[in-house]
Amino acid sequence: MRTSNFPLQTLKEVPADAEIASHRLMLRAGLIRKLAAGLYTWQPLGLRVLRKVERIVREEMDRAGALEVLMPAVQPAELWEESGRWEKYGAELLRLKDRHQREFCFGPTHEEIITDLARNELRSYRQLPINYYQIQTKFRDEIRPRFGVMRAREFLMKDAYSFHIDQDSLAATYDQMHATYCRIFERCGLDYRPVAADTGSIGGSGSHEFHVLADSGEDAIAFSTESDYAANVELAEAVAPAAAAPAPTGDMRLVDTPDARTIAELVEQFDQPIEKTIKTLIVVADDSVDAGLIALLLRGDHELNAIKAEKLPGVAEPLQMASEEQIRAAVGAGPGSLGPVDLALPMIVDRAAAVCSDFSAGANTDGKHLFGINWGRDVALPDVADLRNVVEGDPSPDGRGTLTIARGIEVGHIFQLGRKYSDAMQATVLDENGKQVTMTMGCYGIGVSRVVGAAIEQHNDEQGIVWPTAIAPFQLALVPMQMKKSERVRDAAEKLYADLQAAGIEVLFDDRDARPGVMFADIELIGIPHRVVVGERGLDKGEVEYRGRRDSENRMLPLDGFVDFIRQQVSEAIGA
RNA sequence: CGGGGUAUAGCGCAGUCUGGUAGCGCGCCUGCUUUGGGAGCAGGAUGUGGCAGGUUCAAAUCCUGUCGUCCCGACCA
Repeated sequence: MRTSNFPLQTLKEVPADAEIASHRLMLRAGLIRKLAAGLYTWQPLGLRVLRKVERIVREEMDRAGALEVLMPAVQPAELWEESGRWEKYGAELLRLKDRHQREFCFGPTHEEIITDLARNELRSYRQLPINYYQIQTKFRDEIRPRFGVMRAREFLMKDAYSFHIDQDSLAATYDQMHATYCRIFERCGLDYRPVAADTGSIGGSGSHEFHVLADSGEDAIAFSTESDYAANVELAEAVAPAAAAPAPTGDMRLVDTPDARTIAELVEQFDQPIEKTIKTLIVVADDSVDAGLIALLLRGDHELNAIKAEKLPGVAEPLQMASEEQIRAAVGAGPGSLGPVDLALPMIVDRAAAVCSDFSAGANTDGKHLFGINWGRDVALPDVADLRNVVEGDPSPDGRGTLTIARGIEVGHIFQLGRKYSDAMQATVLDENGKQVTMTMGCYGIGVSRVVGAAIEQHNDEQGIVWPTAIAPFQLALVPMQMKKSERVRDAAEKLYADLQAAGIEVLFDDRDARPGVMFADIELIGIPHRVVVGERGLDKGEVEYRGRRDSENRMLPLDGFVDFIRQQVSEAIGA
């Protein structure tokens, strides 16, 4: 491809609304342009990258024996009503009406559609297992689209759905998909981790997210230092401390704390160690609790984990913090002065907080705290549960090593669905005894467009994008020096271009009549992994100048063997 | 959904307080000179000032409404 036919729509200045590196660079490099909030046009250069990721995904899914289909993006409401999700999905589901006032939605996912297909097409256990996939545009009306293609409303997704006669078969396909995903992200040149994820209310025995590690990631991931344990912080278990609470060392006393409404203020003003403070969070309870509210007790330096909390018996789902009015009505004191002693509400205490001794907490009277509180002596120990987010240094739940926390971008998610949809939609087959059996399902997603953003997030520098070769829009940039002036340079460049193309190299020939600085800057910005410069200087010695995108120096290489050299570089990088 | 910004040329921005009919940089077009790290000179094009009302002799500027868009929050005692 020649830049004269393939304009580089690069920008020196960035549109002001780009926050993170990938978004900025995608705009500056001209990969995408915004149409509206969360909606982007992929320009030719960006689309080449998207298609490369797509191709890798497709090749690996095919290799795993999955079958490609293409389902409609627009879906009739009836199927969603059947699964119950027309009601439950909420505002993220973009709903439409056709000219006959029939209701549809723009698909955010395709469980209903594939389940409908399966119940119509699959009759016998002999047709199982089967794994369908598609690569298609999805729409989710995100509360707050941001970060360019990372959290767009319209995005490209590979979604797959498998159908099985039993759980064992599902587990086998699930494991295979796990391995396939590893191959895909490996091939894309990404530093990623499979991470145990929330299985939610659906049940089933497994779910993994695949995260690309990057500081700008929206999710926090906990890893073991010693084992391959990895879990989303949302899910990672904070294991119970082995040691029991130490014995009390002093009496409980009531202290006036008029200016301490937060744990931070309490620690600051009264010199209390933060790990010897307990905070009391009041949340709304479900119908089973007469008081209407429940108190959750955590150490002052720990954070409540909302997902863990809303699974507790008695706690309303979704988790909802009580209002100040509700708290005053129930306790007689405001937030900032709450504590477990003489609290007339059901309480649940976090495992770590349950082994605190001589701790301080609110006295349930405005402006007063109790210091030197001890469980058992001053207040009965309530029910104990895991309520908090794990923190760096916590023991790993598998008993090996401690946890470190890193940030990740979720690019894939695999899920053992079980029979949630097949039950709701009566997707059955006949088993070997001629009996009707509800199929068991798995589903497997990859955010194809998000992978592009995540790759940039992980691979960029001052100059711009640094593509992994496997997903780069071009493998090599050919930059001639003063080609308009020098016949010799032109001939050499044209010949090299032809030879490279003949060798199957994806080469971008910068044949613009631009200054060298402009060409170099553009090629670096758009992240082409390899660059060759042809100029009078080198030709005198029969050489060209090579530079890898990550290199800091040029290398002079003989023009003769250059095609072989680059072919080798490329094939090593893409593992072909 | 709550709070806060912002809306002026393709992009980045100034002008708004103190009303007088729009400007800078980059980019774009033409010509000449230039060409090994984002060139120089000369000339040129581009704006219903988000939209709708209102106040005024006069509105980018003041007032009201509205749409878009961005950020923060929706996790805490």
